[in-house]
Parts: sequence; structure tokens; C-alpha cells
Amino acid sequence: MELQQLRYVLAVAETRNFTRAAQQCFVVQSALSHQVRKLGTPLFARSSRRVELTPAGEAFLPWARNSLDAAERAAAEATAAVGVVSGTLTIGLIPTVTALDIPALVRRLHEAHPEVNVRLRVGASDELVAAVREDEIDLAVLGLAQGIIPEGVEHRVLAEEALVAVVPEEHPLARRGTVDLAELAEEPFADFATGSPGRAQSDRAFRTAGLVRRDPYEASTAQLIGELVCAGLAVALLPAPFAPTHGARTLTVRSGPHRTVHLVWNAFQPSSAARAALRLLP
Amino acid sequence: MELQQLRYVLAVAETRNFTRAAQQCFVVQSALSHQVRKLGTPLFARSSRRVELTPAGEAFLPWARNSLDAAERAAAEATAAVGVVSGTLTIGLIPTVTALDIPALVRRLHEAHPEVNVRLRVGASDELVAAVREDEIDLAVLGLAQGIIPEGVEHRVLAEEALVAVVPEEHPLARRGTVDLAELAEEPFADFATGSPGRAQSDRAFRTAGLVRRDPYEASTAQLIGELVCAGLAVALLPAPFAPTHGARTLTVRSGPHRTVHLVWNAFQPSSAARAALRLLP
DNA sequence: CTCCATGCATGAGTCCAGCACATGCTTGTC
DNA sequence: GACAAGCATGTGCTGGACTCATGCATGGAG
Repeated sequence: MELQQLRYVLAVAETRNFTRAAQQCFVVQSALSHQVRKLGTPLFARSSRRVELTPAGEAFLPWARNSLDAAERAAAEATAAVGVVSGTLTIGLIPTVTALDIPALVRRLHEAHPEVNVRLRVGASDELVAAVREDEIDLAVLGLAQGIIPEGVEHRVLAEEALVAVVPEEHPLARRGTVDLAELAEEPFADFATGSPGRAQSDRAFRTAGLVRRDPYEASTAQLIGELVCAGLAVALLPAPFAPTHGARTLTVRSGPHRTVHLVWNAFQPSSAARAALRLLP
Repeated sequence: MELQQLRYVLAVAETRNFTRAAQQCFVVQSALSHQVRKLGTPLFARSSRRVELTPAGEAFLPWARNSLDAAERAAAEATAAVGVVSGTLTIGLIPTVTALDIPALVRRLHEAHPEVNVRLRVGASDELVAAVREDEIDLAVLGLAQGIIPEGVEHRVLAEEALVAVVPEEHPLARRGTVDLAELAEEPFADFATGSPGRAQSDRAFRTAGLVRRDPYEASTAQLIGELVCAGLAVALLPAPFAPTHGARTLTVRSGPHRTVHLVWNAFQPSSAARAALRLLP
């Protein structure tokens, strides 16, 4: 078996199409047909116009990925040992990162270690922690409600951020500079989806204050929540940089919720690129 | 990069000699020189008649192994999915296995799954548990003092075995059929090395009975301990099948120590060969 | 139903990567 | 200093990986 064959199998499994996989690999389709067949066990079922993985293929795939990743990692660790950090660095981010200037970080990384290939992946905080634990990503920058610490991974606190209240311009509270959580609890609310870590932050804030608010409108992004507020439909709690700049007012919340921005990584065999990034980060 | 190159690197790293590594790989020496060089980073230092790993080589090696193992595993899992269990199955054993007929097990495994390559590895119980945890071996059969359960791995109890007292033929106790631990504590003792799991069994037995025995002679194998007894130098506690058949007497110990024979394996992604072996075992 | 597009398999031909061979170079040993 | 061990290097060759041409199956359009 050779890694080339594994690359072909992965390409076919991804595209579910020999022809496109071949293009992706810069060879003709028959090259893949030959090499895949040479593996012996049939990994793909050509059922009527569609290529599907057989059970054997399903069993094969994760180990093929594993093998290719390990080979890449071998090369990266070797060059790192002679001072040239290389390899792929996958960073996970929540959509509402503010504590860190990501483009600047990427630039600095690239300047310090031009051989490192940076990938960014956006997701919810809990997904990112899981991905770090499963070694799918090297690092993650994420926000958690105060007092919650990510489990099963190494972490470092980057910042502590207050959430601000956002209310429609014509709202009675709009003239005020600060509000209490209790006042917000009376209002129709817009928030992240139930179960998301963003939602957990405000839920927790109201709960610890002993307040019960009405079920909020749910939206998946800070942007959408902001638009709901601007439309006059609700008030919201958002990280300050994500408060809408027009069409809404931003208020400080007295003893209001904070979120903690964590840098998270896997302590078990972090890649040389990950170690380099950690050295570069505050 | 191709797996062939990784195989060459491993062979050179093992033999620390290009020529012998080449023979092992069934190619000429220059083939290895070329392929290793093509990896780019110098992995070996040719320091005066000896090939040594550079730091880059040290960093490269474990990932190269990882990659090759994963590739092998991919093939094994694929064939397993179509009903042909294959791959390498490494079984760890303590030197004093008695609860299981290992040759018979290997024969049955080979008959049921001729494509499986069985390897046996002998070691102390605690080493084997660690090896299972580190995924170096698939299964292990080992004995632990009663009440001790292996941690971080899956296990199944195979048997509960009493340890018997072994005394020299001309010893005053030799005429008796049973003895108390208290009587044995008075005698000069032969036992496994301090810190070994075998030693832990008798240590624990005396301790829980509230007895203090003299520091025992230490030997590394049950065989040697038996010889010390036969020579009239000491008494011992051994698994019954390892009591010497000549030159010593075997006595039952009243409420004496037992050891529990465990079958141990790693719950996280056991190989198809390991799963097959587990199905075959009691 | 026919025709055609899509898409994988297969066989023959081509070309280059990996190998063998020959040889050179360094180092350690007697 | 002669010799042996052992890796590097250059050259030519060969097998395997690729391309190309073509066949074959399926599904959709008319």
C-alpha cells in the first residue's frame, strides 16, 4: 500500500465521483480506478450513477486519514526539529471573536513561520472544545460564560468581556446610559438559539440574578439579533463590538453578565505549529 | 511522501545501518540512500562509522510508525468489514499464565482467522496494563492481587487462583497438608522482586493478615523461586502450577492469598483482530 | 422506446521514478 | 599504510503508474 492510493481513496470518498476526484488529484480518471482496485477490498459501490462507500470503505476511511495525517505530521515535526516550523495549523474561532485580532495573528504567524499553512474554522464554543479534544483542530479561541472552564483540554484566559444591552432607538430605555438586568427581563428579548454557548451566557446571567425573562426570539448570529433589535422587536445582550452601530442604542448593564474569552488547545502531543502559535500568542 | 520511504526510515532507524536495513527491505543500499535523502530533512547523522538519528529523525520516527500502523490498520479494518479478519494481534502475557491454554488459543485463532498475525509478548502485569493503555498491545492476560482492578482499560475476570505454599522437603512443615500465613511469616521467604505485581500479591496477603515477615530473597521468575525452595533456603507462595514438582512440598494456605487472572484490552477503537479474539475467548 | 449524457471499467501503450550496479569517498583498524 | 566497512553518487534499466482510447451501464429527455 502507498500513500498515493490513500489520497485517491479520500478524494473519491469526498467527491463521491471518480472523475472529479481524479481532477482534484491532477490525474485522469482511470488512474484512480486502477489504484483503488489494487487495494483489493472493494471500498466503493458503483450503484446506479452514484459512488457510495461500502462498509469496508467506511471502515477504511478514518484510518486512511489517520495515516496521511501522521505522515504529514512526521514531515512537519522533522522540519520543526531543524528550526523550520511547518505543517497545517487549524484554528477554531467563534463568530464573535473580539479579544484577538485574528487577521493580525495570521499575518504574524505567516511572517514568523512562512511554511505553516493556516486554516480557520468557525463554530460554536462547545463544538470547538470538542474539536480540540478530538484533535481535529489545533487551537481555538472561544467565549464561555463566567466561571465555566473548558474540560479535557488546556486553556488560557485571554480576556474578560462585559456584554452590553442593545435596545431599539425609540425604546423607553434608549435614553438611559445603564440598565439593570431586572429591567431587561421585562422586555421582549432576542438571543442565540437554545442550547448554544452564546445563549447559555445570558440564560445564566438571568438565572443567577434570580430573574425569569420571557422566551426570547432566537437567531443564529449576532448580526441577526442586532437586526431584530433595530427593527424594534426586542432588546438583546451582545458582546460590545457586535452591537449594531446604527438603529439601536447600547447600554451598560449594572452588574451584568461577562464572558471569558479562552484560548484552548490539546495538551496531548500538540503539533509543532500549534506550539509555535502558542508561543506567539499573548 | 510515500509509505515506502517511511518503511526505509524505520528500517535504518532500527538497524542503525543502511546496508543491513537495505537487506531487510530486499533492496540494495543505494535505494535507501536515495529515498531517505528525498525526504529533504536530514534524519540521520553519519557520525564516524555509525548511523545516528538526528533530532529531526527522533521527531520524525514516531509519526512515521503511526502512519504505517494506520495504513495497515486501514487494510485490516476493510477486510474485516467483508468478513475476513486480518492484521496483527499482539497479546501480552505474564510469565505465569495458567488460567488459559495459550497455545490452544493461538491455534483456535489461527483456524478461525487465518489472516491474523499473532504476536506474543511477555511482561509483568503492570507493564502489560500500561502497554494496553498505550495501544502497544491489543490484549493482555495478567494476574493481580485480589481486589485490585486494572485502571484505564477494559477487563474481564478469567479466573480466581489460590496461591499455594511451597516448602523444602525436609522442612518441619513439609508433613502438613495446610498451613497458616502466620506460620509462613516466621520462615525465610523467597519472592518476586520488590515492586513487581507478583510480589505485591504476597505482600498484600501478609499485610492484610496483620503479619510482618522477614525481607524475602528476591528472584525474577517463579522457576528461580522454586529452585531456592528446593535448595532448602526458603519457603514461598506461588501459583499452584508453578510449584516445583520435585524437591519441594506444596501446602494449602488457610484463608491464604488469591490472585485474579484478568483479560485486559483497550476499549478505545480495538482492532478487528482484537474484537475477534475477544469473541473467541471465554 | 430511442438517443444521449454521464461516469466507471478495461486494455494497450508510454514514460518516468525507483532500483541495481559500479564506483568513489570517508573513517576506523591493524 | 594497507585494508575493510559503510555511505554517497552517477548511470543505465525496468516495472509500475499514468495516459489514452474505448467499452459498458445507467438514467433522463423527447
